Amino acid sequence: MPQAVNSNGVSKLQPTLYDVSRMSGVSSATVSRVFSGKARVSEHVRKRVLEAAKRLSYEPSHAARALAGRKTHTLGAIFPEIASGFYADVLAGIDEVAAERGFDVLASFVGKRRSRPELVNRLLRQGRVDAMLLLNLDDTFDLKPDIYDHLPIILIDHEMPDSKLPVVGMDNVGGAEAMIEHLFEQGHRRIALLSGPAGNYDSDQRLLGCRRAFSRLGLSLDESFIRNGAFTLASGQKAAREFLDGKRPLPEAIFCLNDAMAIGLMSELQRAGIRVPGDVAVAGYDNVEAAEHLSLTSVACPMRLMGQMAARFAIDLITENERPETHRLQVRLVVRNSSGRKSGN
Amino acid sequence: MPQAVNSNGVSKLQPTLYDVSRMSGVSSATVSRVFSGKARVSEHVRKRVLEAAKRLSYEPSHAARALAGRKTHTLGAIFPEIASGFYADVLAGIDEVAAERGFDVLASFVGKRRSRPELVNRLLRQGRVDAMLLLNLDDTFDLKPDIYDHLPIILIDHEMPDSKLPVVGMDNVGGAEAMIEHLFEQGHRRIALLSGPAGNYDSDQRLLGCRRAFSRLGLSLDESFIRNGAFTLASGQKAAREFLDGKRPLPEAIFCLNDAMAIGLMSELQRAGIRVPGDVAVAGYDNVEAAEHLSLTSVACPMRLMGQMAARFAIDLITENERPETHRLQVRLVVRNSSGRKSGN
DNA sequence: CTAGATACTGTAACCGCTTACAAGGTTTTT
DNA sequence: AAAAACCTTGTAAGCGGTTACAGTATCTAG
Repeated sequence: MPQAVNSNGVSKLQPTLYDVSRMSGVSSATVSRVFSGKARVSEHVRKRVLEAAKRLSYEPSHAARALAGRKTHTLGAIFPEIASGFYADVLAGIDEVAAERGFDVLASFVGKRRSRPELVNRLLRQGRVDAMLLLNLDDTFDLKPDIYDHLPIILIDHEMPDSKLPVVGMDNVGGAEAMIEHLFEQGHRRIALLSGPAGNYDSDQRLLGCRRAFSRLGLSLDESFIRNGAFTLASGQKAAREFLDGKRPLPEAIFCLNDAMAIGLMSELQRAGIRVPGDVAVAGYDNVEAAEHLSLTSVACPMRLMGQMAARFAIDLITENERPETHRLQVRLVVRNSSGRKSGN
Repeated sequence: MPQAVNSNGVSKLQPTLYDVSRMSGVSSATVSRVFSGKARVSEHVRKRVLEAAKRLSYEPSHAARALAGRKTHTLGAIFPEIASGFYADVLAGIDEVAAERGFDVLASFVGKRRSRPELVNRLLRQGRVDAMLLLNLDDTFDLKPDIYDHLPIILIDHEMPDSKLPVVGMDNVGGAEAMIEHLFEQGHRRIALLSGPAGNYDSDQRLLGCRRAFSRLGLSLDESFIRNGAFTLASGQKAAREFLDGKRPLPEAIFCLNDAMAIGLMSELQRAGIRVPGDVAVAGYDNVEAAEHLSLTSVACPMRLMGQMAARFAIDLITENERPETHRLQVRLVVRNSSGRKSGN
């Protein structure tokens, strides 16, 4: 028994363009013109149409528009995860610009059920989105570069080997260099490093910056002072316990390649009675909100700005067919108490 | 000069159902049946169709499907914000279930540019999404209850006055009661409260739980011991300074209605040389990741689970037309060091 | 005053898929 | 063996917009 019930369970069908055209006495093409704004319509006709639309509380069907117009006004964004909060600001930035420009955001997180290549392929090929924004993730595409290089894809905070896709990144190398220099200036020489997970783009870049700074400053980088962490609080704590195992003297400073690890490390050090920065200086990276409150010296990353910029590039690419350039955004060293000079020096 | 270039800038048009039907020698209806899986197709025909589709690397057009089939396979989710990270896990949970069931998630954050009612109305009425998940947000709808009560909307972590919309919430009242009881059992009597922003649903509910526990335990609740915070680290710090202003004796315990404030408060207390829990006990709410590492007693909220459950309800509602019930999820008291007994007692 | 340009509006052919209905072939029932 | 029931497939009419093209009215220029 067919009912006058649409898929939303609403008991009246949504009015269509034709309902509006009938009510206002013009053709459907004219109504379409009023709503798409792509062609001139005389003022009095426009008014009649809008009135009718309002009376019917008409809303244009997105599916029909997308099908006929080949534009979804939707940005796809793929994140490695969202729960850690690291990328939350990027998403906020993307959404902000999207809202400004009348776009919506389809956000996906890679998990057991779906891989990034599969998502990109599906969302783009099925025409669910007009462009894709891809966050840092170390997987590979099965598409050939000469194909995806011409797809409306923008990479955020990472690059892809052999691809010419535009990138919106940040200066991880420079940020790490600046931090090492700062620690050097504070008088620290025996500087230990706590890296992120191997293969992680941010971690690798930051590590590279450290190595450059070390060699420029003439510091010897004792490889035994580089520890591998996982960018988590827990791995910071674990590293702290390892530094405290008594097998070797404590370093003068520990540069953790992200704040989560720095915070874990600091709390564990303090629990053991080690003063920061009195006994050992600590620095982080990311400048998360808590860093300020824990007086942790860090490097501020323009996460939100990256999101905004990438969204802007994507929308310009779609609407103006304007091929974006790769951009590497500045980071900012934020000096706080944790990186100070040793007290007993 | 019209070119064979589609909206993605790809130089060949995407193949359609007809291309596949021509190549495999069956009708378009049969191809459709193969891909929608809604009707039986003989095994050898199915195989031929899938082979042709693969050769053409065909992907069904989402817009056409949505238009003809009146289903978008998309969930809309509206958050007050995402940057704080408080809701990040909810989004992760929603996305997880959506991925499992073949849905995508359109995430929107309320900001200057768009209000929640506008978003709900637009996304639903334009048929961009099949259902909407709405997070805690204190605004009002201009739709009449008898209209939106029948829309496929599920509320997460809040309810709406005069509405019968299904809710997936958590037991804020019970959680706060349990915390007050715990503090009482630890021997604390003069318990101060640091609330969230006035009008915030979570804050109000938790406060209600506190009041109930106070009266049940026969504790007098000194209103001057209730301070208004903003659910931020900074407001926790500010509250700490106020407690330390010397105008009145310190409370024995301070229950902050979220962890961010508790963390700010603790760091400020410790900076002032006050020991936690030696001089004053502190408790938070939310059990954020940092709480464990700072030994903060807190209440664990099932954020991810709420997201999952709401997504499941929404999808069941859409696909099985199964009206979900309101659910209030259990929370869990997590006792750590910060709420311990006074040392100098 | 009339040809040509300009400004609106209407007609109708899609966009790519779903699905009600019909048709032909098989299998089961009586 | 004929009738009934069942399976599988094809035909074709939408779904609700966009837009090329054509037509009419108004304006400008010669």
